Amino acid sequence: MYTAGMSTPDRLIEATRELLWERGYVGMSPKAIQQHAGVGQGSMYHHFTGKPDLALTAIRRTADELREAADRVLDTPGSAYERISAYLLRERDVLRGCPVGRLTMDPDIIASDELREPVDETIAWLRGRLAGIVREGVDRGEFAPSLVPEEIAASVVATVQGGYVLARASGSTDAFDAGVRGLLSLLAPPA
Amino acid sequence: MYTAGMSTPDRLIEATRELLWERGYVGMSPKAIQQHAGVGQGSMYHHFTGKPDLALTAIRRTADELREAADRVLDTPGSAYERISAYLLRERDVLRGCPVGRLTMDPDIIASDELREPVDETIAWLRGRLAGIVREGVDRGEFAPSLVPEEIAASVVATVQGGYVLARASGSTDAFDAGVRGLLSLLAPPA
DNA sequence: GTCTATAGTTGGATAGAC
DNA sequence: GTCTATCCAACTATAGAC
Repeated sequence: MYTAGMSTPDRLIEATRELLWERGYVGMSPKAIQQHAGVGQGSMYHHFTGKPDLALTAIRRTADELREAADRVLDTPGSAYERISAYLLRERDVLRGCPVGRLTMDPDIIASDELREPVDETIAWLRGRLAGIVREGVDRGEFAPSLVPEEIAASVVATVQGGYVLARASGSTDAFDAGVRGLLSLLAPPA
Repeated sequence: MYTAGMSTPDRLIEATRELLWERGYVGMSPKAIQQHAGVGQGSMYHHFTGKPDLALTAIRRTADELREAADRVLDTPGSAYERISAYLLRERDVLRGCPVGRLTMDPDIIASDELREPVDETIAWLRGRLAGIVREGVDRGEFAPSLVPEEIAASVVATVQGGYVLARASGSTDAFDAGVRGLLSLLAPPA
């Protein structure tokens, strides 16, 4: 991670984001954060009250980035199918998993309403965003009127989140791609 | 957990299965295992070489159970859609997540080929099993011939695994159910 | 703001008595 | 087979000097 030129708090936040992604909250120690950030113990506890404080700040930043990245592919012209397809096919670090979704499997995150909140909010936002696009597709006659936008949106997000699981289990990105293609083949408007 | 009447190794294995499900590998300590099993330190290290040994045994048992449970709903008469539907709708402890899939988010599991192996094998088996059913559906004309069985199977498994993520993020099972219904609505043969 | 020192707790395991 | 004692490292801070 390139942290030169960053302020000490930023170096700590970036190190925490990396470690949360790589090892999760329970698998991440303050010492590891300090070492990755190249920052001493005293500095960390000067700028943050402790591990939960730093984690919350890091999670919020990651959540903001994820939203912006999703909006970049969703907020485009094109048919509903094209926009959903663009979301599903966007570049991802598949074997690392989702930096937000992975946190749902962390017991200490789930046990804390404060730490879970930005995770919940991000995924809820994404589901709503996709549901709106599906609804547009239905309204325009692009999708069958029987489709329930909120359900299709949940399927899309779940396919991505589950795709990470399949990929990490097998150690290959193939399973992720297969799941996405499967869903797209079901969603594809009749040619 | 009811462990009365079980042998000491079995009590340890069951306690480990619970803790792996609840807290993951990195979040589970030998001391916690002993306490949950009601077994002393000496006993644990007498029967198992350490935490990895015990975890491997526990994961294998959980994987076996998951396979049997899946086979019970898949190995039935009925159309391909009905069998896949039965799998997707089978009872689950949604907010606890998948006891096998959750392990893919555990860094120490993924870092160890030995611990990852039963996880990989179980999910690969499930994908293959579902792909076979989809293939039958295609062969019988129940599904569109354009569907790729392996891809649909991956979508089905991913929807379930991702459904757990959505549910745990929101703290409610609703999102899981929505994802499943969405996928089923896309998969449903024309009425 | 940053550093080093200190401290109590837990993690993960070994040794040896019984 | 099980128990207690012991061990060293790591975890998660706090204290106080600079």
